[in-house]
Amino acid sequence: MRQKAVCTDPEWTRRADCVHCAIRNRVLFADLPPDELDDALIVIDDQVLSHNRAIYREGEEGGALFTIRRGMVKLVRHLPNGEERIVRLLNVADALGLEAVIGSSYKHTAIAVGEIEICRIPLEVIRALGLSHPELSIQLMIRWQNGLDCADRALVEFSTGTAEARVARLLLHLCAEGVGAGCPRIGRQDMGSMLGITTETASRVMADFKRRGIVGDLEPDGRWYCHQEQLASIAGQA
Amino acid sequence: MRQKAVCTDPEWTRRADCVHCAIRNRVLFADLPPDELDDALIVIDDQVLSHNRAIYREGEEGGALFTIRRGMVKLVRHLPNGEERIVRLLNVADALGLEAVIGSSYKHTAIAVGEIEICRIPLEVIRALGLSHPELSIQLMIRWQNGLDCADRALVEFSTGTAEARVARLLLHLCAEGVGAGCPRIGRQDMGSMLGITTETASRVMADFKRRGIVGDLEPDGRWYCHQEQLASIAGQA
DNA sequence: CGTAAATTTGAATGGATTCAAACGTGGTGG
DNA sequence: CCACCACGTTTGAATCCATTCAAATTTACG
Repeated sequence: MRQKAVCTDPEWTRRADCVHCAIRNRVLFADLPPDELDDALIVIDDQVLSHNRAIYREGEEGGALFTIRRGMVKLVRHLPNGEERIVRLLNVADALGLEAVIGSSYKHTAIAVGEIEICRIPLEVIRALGLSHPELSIQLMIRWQNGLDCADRALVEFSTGTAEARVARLLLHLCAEGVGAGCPRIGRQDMGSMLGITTETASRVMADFKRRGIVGDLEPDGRWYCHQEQLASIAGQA
Repeated sequence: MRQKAVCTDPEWTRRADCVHCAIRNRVLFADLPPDELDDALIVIDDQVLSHNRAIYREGEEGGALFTIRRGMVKLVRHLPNGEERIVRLLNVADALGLEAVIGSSYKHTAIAVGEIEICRIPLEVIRALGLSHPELSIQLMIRWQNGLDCADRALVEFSTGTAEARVARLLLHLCAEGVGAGCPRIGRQDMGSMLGITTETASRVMADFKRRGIVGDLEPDGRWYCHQEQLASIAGQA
């Protein structure tokens, strides 16, 4: 019988169970037959990370790629002068570390925003499956294109126009991406780093939005309520 | 004997000759055996476009991807309010329109910056070659990753810091990318649209650089001379 | 050679930054 | 349990940088 190795690293909470994964049809292995998947399974790990923990760091040799099962991840890149900029925010079912597939080292530092759960997929799995399954290549390409869309968006929506418009667009984006009602909270520092504005400016705009009743705290689950129509109108200008 | 179809579209200047292509080892088909390539060749076209001509437009259905053989191409995306932003500048050997491969419509409008020469590679070629040649998939992935690097760079280097620093970084980028000495000239409008600043600001910064002798006209071939050390020092701050 | 387009320059305005300080909040240790 | 510290957020005031609008000037092109 096929063996399912016990996870040896105490940091990994449990082995992944891809075949029964709740988001299976949204992830990399969507097109693969279950039994092939089971073969690969023995080396795929599932991990829970707490807020601000790094998944990998810029420049590290990429031995694996990852899929987000729960929570959000920020991809950060550093400028020569030391200041950092958030390049992208990733959500459930997004993949990260794709550059590993083409033998490149990681291009960003990936950090958990809030508690997250991720699957770690070693390169060997991709290599082994990839040769016999062109579908996997397609899925990888779709992820790459997704990353590109995201990056272009960051440029066009989050780095253009007034601070107000940028914050509004970011909130709308979070509303749309985030599962469930409202939008996940995000620190002023991260906001600024995403939008190319200072923490203080981000704070000022958010404080102003709250005063105007455009956003507000949604107590039970620690999310934000957003008045999407008003945000859309603010996002539209410039 | 294998037939090489005559090009019927008068706009296409001549059929591509991939096997003897000067940049063959830098492009998509680098890893393919020459004879396979010859089979594919019959549907690959080679085209010369003049300044400001569009290769494809945002939202169009993607029937082909392209490789740049000569010149530069800008990828443009439009904001809801009508203003446009340059997302990326592409150079010789870069690929564009990759999104076509996964069946997506084009995400940008691609426009020639100066006179360019490109190869148009219909999707069918990729599909036909792709199944039997995983190497091509790898090459495609490398292009995608390249695009991502480019996009991230646009965000981190070209949309962060003072106008001076941004212009300096753009000039350095052009110096590095552009073939030969100096850097290709670029309009103030395009500069602004790439850096997220106004045309006037771009002009002011460039005029100032010229007065300080950091950049200057290189008469013979219509390029710019750049004092790279000084530019690097300016680019470093903020 | 004349017109359109791109570039340069000026002056006034406005928005974001900077630097500083106050405020609230969560966690730690006494 | 409370005091205390660290950290993120909020707010203020002055400054600075980029924008805006306008006009002059140069360049490109038919």
